[in-house]
Amino acid sequence: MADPKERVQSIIQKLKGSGHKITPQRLAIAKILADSKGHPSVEAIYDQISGDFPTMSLATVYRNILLLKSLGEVLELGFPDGSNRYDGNRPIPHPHVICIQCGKIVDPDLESLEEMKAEVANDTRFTILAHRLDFFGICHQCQAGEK
Amino acid sequence: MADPKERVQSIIQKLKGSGHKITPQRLAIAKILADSKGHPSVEAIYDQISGDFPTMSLATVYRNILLLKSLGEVLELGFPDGSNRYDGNRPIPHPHVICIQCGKIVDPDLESLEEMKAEVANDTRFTILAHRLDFFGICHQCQAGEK
DNA sequence: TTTTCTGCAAATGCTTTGCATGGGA
DNA sequence: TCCCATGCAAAGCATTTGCAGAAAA
Repeated sequence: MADPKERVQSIIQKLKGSGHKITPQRLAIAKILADSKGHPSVEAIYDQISGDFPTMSLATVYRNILLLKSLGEVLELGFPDGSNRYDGNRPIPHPHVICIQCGKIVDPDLESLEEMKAEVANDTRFTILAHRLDFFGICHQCQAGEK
Repeated sequence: MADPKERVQSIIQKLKGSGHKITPQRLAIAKILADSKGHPSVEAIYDQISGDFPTMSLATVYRNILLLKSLGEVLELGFPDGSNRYDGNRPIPHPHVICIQCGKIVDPDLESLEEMKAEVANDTRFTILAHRLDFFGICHQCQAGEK
C-alpha cells in the first residue's frame, strides 16, 4: 500500500499541472481517496466530509471523482447495483476480494495475472488494455460471528 | 459452447420444475439467452422479440431475466453504466474479453483461474463463492479497419 | 479580475413496481 | 377456473447537468 501522504501530494500535483484549483472540498476528497480505507463509496466520502463542510454537495463528490478518474488518479470499482467504490491509493487495475455480507473490500497479492493477460491476448487476438478481477465471498470476521 | 437447443430445454425444465408457465414471450427470451450470440443486452433482446411480439414490454424482459437469474440459468455481466449483458449459454461465472470499441464480448479459454481462487482464499482467509474476470481491449476487427 | 468550482435543484437513464387485463395449464 | 404473466405507466435511485453565486489564483 502506498503512503497516503505521498498519494495526496501526487494527486495535488496532477491537479495543479492540469490547471485545476485546489479547493478545500477537493482537497478533502483527495485525502480520503488517497487513503482509501476500505475502498469508500461516494456516500461514505460525502458523509465523512459533511462534518467539516455542512453545505457539501453530493454533486461535488461526483464531479471530483470524475475529474480524478480522468487524471488517472482514482480507480473506480463500478457495480451494476450502483454501489460503486473507489481506490485512490492504487489507481492501477488490480484484483479485489469482496465480502458480500459486510461489503469489505481487500486487495490480495496475486502474481499470475500478467501471464494470464498474455494468454488471453494471444488466444483472442485482442489488444488487451485493462482488466477487472473481483472475487466474491465471506470474510473471516463475518464467518466467525454476527459482529 | 453448449448446444443452444439443449440449453433451451434445460431452461424450460427449470421453469416448469419451479412452477412457472411457459409463455410465448418467456420462451422467446429463453431462446435468445440460450444462444447468447454476442452476449445480448436487455435492449437487444427486446428489439429482437419486438418483431414477433409488437406489444412486448421491456418490463417483461427484465422480469424474466430476473427469474432466470434466480434459477441459475443466466449469467449477468453487469456494468456500472447500465449496459448490462447476459449469457444463458454458460451460466456459470467465466472470464470475458470485451471490445471497448464495438462492444463485442468473447469467451476465452483460461485454465489457471481455479488455482488463483485457491491462492486468494488462502491469502485472505475469505471463503470465495464467486468471481468476475473481464479483460478490456480492442478486437481484431476493430484494429483492422473501421468496419 | 478572471475563470473555475460549488451548491442546489431539476433532469437523465436504467430498472423495478403497482395494478388491471389477459392467457397458460 | 385459478393463478401467474404481461403491458403500461408511474415510481425509484444513483449519477449528471444547468445555472447563479462564491472563491481560487
